[in-house]
Amino acid sequence: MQENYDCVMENLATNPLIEKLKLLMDLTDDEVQVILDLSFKTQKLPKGQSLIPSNSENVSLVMDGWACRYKILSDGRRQITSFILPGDLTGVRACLFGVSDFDTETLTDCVTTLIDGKDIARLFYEAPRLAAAVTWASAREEAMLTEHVVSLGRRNARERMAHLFLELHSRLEIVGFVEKLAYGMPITQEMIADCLGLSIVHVNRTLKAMRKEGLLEYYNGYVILKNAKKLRSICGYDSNHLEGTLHPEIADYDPDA
Amino acid sequence: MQENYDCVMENLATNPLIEKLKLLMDLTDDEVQVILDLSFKTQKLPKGQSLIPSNSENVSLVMDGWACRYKILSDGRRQITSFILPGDLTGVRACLFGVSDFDTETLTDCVTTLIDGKDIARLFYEAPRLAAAVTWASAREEAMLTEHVVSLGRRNARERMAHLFLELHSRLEIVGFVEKLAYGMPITQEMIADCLGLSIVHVNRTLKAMRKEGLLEYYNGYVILKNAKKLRSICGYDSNHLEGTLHPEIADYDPDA
DNA sequence: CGCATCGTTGAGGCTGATCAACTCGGGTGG
DNA sequence: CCACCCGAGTTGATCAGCCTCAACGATGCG
Repeated sequence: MQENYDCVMENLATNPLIEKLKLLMDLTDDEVQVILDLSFKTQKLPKGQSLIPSNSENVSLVMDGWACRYKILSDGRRQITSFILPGDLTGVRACLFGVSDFDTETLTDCVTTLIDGKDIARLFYEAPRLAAAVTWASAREEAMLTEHVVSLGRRNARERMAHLFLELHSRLEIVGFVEKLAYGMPITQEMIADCLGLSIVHVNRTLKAMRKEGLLEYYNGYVILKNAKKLRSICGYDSNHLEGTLHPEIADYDPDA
Repeated sequence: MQENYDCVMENLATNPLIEKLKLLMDLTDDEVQVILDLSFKTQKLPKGQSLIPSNSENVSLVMDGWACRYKILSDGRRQITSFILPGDLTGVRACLFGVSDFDTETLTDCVTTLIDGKDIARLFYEAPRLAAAVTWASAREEAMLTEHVVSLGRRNARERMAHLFLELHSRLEIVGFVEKLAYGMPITQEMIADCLGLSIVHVNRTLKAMRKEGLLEYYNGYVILKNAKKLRSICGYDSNHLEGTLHPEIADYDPDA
């Protein structure tokens, strides 16, 4: 974590995460540089902080650590709507459209870089491909939320957990935070429960059962998918929803066409 | 329905729905015209059809009728992830990013106009404000999905139904499909069940209980919110997530700033 | 050492699912 | 014209998945 942070501070451009993002969003070196130039502050946030202060006009790119978006109902029930992982851009909706109906919180210490919302907005005029990349990130978020709705609406506890662990693996793999079928998941069972709409107790029991069946290991903030194939068949997992590339009409725009 | 359809065919520009959308997204007459010019086909779709054929490169703007996005699991369980109402733009993600992981289906006869995905993509270069409007629509969808996640994860049947009916009222009100606290909801209880992650039977019973308490009427495809205030307090409803306007930096871009 | 946080386990209860049967209205074909 | 069927809604009875309450173990930290 610490060395990662230093690396971020010293030279964003050579950060391995940035390299991954470049590939993922099909950006040129110049375009990456535009983003890096816009980033005006790289900071280390302790666990338990808001990723983006409410009323902030900034967008936050997470470089390291886990965070989440959540809503708390009036009686205290909490629903985590999404986990925010390295490489994720948060706060776009809030700053582009002036609505922030959800809170964010760091679940671990995090390294983030901030970009002024105004600058993101100006991308629509000054860097169409980057504006499209922002839209792409937002559409990807939408796809994950849609899958989340399916899980909460029609999958049982076991299927929900299988889906969550597989999706996290896919997401972390893309940004290089995975070792084969294992990855760090530094959050409590309570967070999992609040994400999957279950009680802590039931998460614990389901986890135990899955462990017993040799489906996965989960301890010390570390996940090992022992039987990924079976996990996929349990919940019908398909990583399609995380895929997708820019339409060629955007990627290779030809004004004369 | 029929006269609405004729009206659409004869002159999109004077269609009351288009007027509402103009206000909603803060578009100029010229910008609306750009969209209307791009629309190459207005059609009437019978109930039970796919709104956008898979592999289609088109985006669909619904002018009249109800549709939904859904996913069917391997064993037949179905989850409706969102209802698509007049004024909604569907298929943006599919055509901009080449991923279509969800199906759509018309729940009633629908009137839609089609726009070539390529043209939407080109907006990023040729009409930044319209590209931002498309992003805005996508962000709004994301906000609704987020609320849906909260409902399915942490609200009980009664609260989910209250939230659904209130949100539908808000959405339909914006596009002028509401009469005070009443609106047409031409779908079956099965659709409601599949949207809210409940069984048909339980939807029916919950509805009965809410009717008995004087919270709402629901019959013949018509909803009347008898006690909107109490409904709101039941589920903590807040229409904020449907609000939001373009960042001034986009709305009133000044290249010299 | 004491306290807090997280994980684990048992017992019992409730929300909502499942199964099954019946009603009602509308369409359809004999 | 009527018998029939079909889809949608309604209701009862039973069942199960998950929740709640409660207690206890393990670990880390001041």
